[in-house]
Amino acid sequence: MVAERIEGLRLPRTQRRQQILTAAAQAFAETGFHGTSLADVATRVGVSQPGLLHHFPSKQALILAVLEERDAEDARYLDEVFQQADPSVVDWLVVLCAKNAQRPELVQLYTVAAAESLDPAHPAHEFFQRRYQRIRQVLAARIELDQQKGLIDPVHVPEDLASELVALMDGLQLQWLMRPPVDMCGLLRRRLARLSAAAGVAAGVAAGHGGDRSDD
Amino acid sequence: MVAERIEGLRLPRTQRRQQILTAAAQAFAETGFHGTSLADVATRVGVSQPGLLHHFPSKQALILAVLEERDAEDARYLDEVFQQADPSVVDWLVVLCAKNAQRPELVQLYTVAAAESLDPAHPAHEFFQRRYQRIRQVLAARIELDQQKGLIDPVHVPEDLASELVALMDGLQLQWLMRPPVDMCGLLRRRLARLSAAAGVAAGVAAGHGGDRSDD
DNA sequence: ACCGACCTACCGACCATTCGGTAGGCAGAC
DNA sequence: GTCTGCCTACCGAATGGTCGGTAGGTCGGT
Repeated sequence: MVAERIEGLRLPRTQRRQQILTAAAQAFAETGFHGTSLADVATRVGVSQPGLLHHFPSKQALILAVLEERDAEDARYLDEVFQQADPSVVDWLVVLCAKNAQRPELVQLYTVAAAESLDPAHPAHEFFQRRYQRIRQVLAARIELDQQKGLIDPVHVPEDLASELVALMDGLQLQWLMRPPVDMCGLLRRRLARLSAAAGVAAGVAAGHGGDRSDD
Repeated sequence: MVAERIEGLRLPRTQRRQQILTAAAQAFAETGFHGTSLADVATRVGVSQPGLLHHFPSKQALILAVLEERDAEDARYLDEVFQQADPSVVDWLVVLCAKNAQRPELVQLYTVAAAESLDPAHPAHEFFQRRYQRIRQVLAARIELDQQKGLIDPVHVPEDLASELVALMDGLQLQWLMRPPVDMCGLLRRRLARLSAAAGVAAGVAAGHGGDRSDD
């Protein structure tokens, strides 16, 4: 009795896990943690609900795996783009924004999950607390370096500017995900350009530079 | 935490509705739309679940009523503060931020609901689309007026600056709601101060002014 | 007498998770 | 080669609980 090959395909562990993570990312982005059921994710993948739990022990473990996976992927991408060179804050954020503009579902996943995670009982509560602390810290350090290089006006307190830029990116992402979408990367670039201009540097990035492309 | 349940107490319609709206706002802020059950809200108020549905016909109607109520309350407050005078954008946003700093649950409600509402199937999807359009429009108009008065650098495109400021406030709110919280109003004020300074106006709002209090 | 606030009882659907199993594939013994 | 034992991928059924919503009644204030 040969089993019919409709959807009952057996896959190696890593491959199936990857499938599940992708499907789960989409589902959690659309309807959030509480609004997404394991059955939702399972049917997207073409697996039974217990089949899903064979790979991730619980719903909480699943969403944490999704978030950590995506963070790691981002880090890998940025490392790859900037190899051993250490980029300016402006370049760094512009590249990140351009990358984000190509994957709205991922941006939505983080927007929704970050907001949901404000609840101390949310599985990703600590994850996002740590994440924002880390991001602000890293960004502040880069800002300080750029200030020493004369790329950013030394009037700014690095930690404060870091918070502001993170806030701006988050807020722009939210509006970019809505209809009508705002020109996320364009607006970010124009804001960043003023940071360079204020430092009195004849930088290549000018405010409202004609050649700037807007994102999809 | 939970309103004490006085057995068999019957309240007039408007009063009970108000109680329910308050409790629902808290619940939706903490766990979002999908994460909140009608039973949660009902027990907070001290009413049975069908008792709640006697006042609001469905969960969807409840969250919409909560959001619209709070928007109307905000509008009433701003009208009251600024009476017939029409304030500058900077004053307007600073007052709004100061008010928000006193009610984190409400800020969280909007942060969470706005993110959730990105899902087209969310009951507040259209509500937030319209809301953001309206806010940007109103803010852009005020910015244009301030530019004519010389309060804001005319380099800025009003619509773009409106998007940026809304994004900044949203993003700062998110970080302010997390631990450790950022100095939401302080950071906003410092950003706004630069708008005035760039216009060459000796405004009353100075960046990092010593008397500025941080929030809550 | 009746309106409206609110109750108990209940429905059908869905929830995450558990359990007990089945089948494919691979390793080594014969 | 093929038998055997075991690991892994996965399923069907059922767990106990919660979900939003409905039906029909009770009871107090006017």
